[in-house]
Amino acid sequence: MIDKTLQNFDISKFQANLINWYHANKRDLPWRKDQDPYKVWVSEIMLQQTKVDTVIPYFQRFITKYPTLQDLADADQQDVLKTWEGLGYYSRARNLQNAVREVVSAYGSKVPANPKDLGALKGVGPYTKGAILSIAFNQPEPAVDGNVMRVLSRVLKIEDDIAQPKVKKDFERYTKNIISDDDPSAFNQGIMELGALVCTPKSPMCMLCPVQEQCRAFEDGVEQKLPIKSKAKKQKTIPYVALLIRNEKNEYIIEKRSETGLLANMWQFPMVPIDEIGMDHIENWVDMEYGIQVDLGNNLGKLKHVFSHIIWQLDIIEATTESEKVIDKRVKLVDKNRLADYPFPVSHQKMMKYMREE
DNA sequence: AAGGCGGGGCC
DNA sequence: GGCCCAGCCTT
Repeated sequence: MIDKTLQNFDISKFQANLINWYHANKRDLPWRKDQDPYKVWVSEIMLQQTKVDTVIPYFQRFITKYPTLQDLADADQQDVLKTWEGLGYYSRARNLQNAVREVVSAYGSKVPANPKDLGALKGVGPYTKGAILSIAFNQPEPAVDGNVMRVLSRVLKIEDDIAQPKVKKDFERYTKNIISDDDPSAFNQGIMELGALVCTPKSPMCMLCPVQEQCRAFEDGVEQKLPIKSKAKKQKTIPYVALLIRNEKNEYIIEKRSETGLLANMWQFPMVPIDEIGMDHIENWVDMEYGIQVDLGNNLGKLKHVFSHIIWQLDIIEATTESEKVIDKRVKLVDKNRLADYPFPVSHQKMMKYMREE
């Protein structure tokens, strides 16, 4: 039983061309030095929605710091977030550590090599599950990501909207039918590598493509129009006054964000949602929120920070306080030179550049 | 099915 | 500015 889409598609030739090309052209990446399931796992989590060039230094530092499952399981979550700082999508780090602890306690520190147990781990979805099973355990499981959908939408000339969940399932079905049983690792990585290096979103280099002969989009001259993808809706801008509050000892007020939602468990400088509070009630709000009295100072500048779904517009204002202690568990007065011990989102790292020197 | 969830690099 | 990136989770 085979999909209509795959009729007249030369699967063996596609596999051979792709895999030969991959072995000859694959990049020398740090997570390709061995097949350690733990390292494959870490790399796949980091690579979610993140480019290879961005991941490389993070992967190196992470593995140096946590060489084994046990090391990561034993680590402090704040320490893990600090190591992840700047990489984004911080729930990946929290879920990874939770899942690693699960593997240590429930599976004797062996990454489960079957779809059911592996896919049940926190943060391991359909793609990551297939990637680990194929790359670390050489099992012929599909690993469909954006690259795979782009490459296959062109090769098979599929004009469905790849933003729709059901369409991704179609691609998983196609991949099950065309994946190589001899070298599923090279097959999956080969399609992704092809998507990253040749079959790129814009201006694909079809003249260099090992499967050009099998590509229906190229044959019809429509490769630039594929894949079809519906547009994401625009982000809403939220204005804040962000406060750099210091005392005479050059300590700054920081707070730990909620343990759920945006930037969970990361630290930040106080942010006043100005649409709700109003410019005239900032000191009052700070008193209510943190139990400290402040004097507002100069306006230091503006920062715009773009997320996937919202935009922060930050007005940075300096302030002073005479407090030397705070009560709240999630709020701290921290010496300027110790701020680097805490995980901050990039937006607030940028704020630190506005702090006065002394 | 749709929306929340980061950040950087490209055009 | 918009788009894309080796996606997953929650609702």
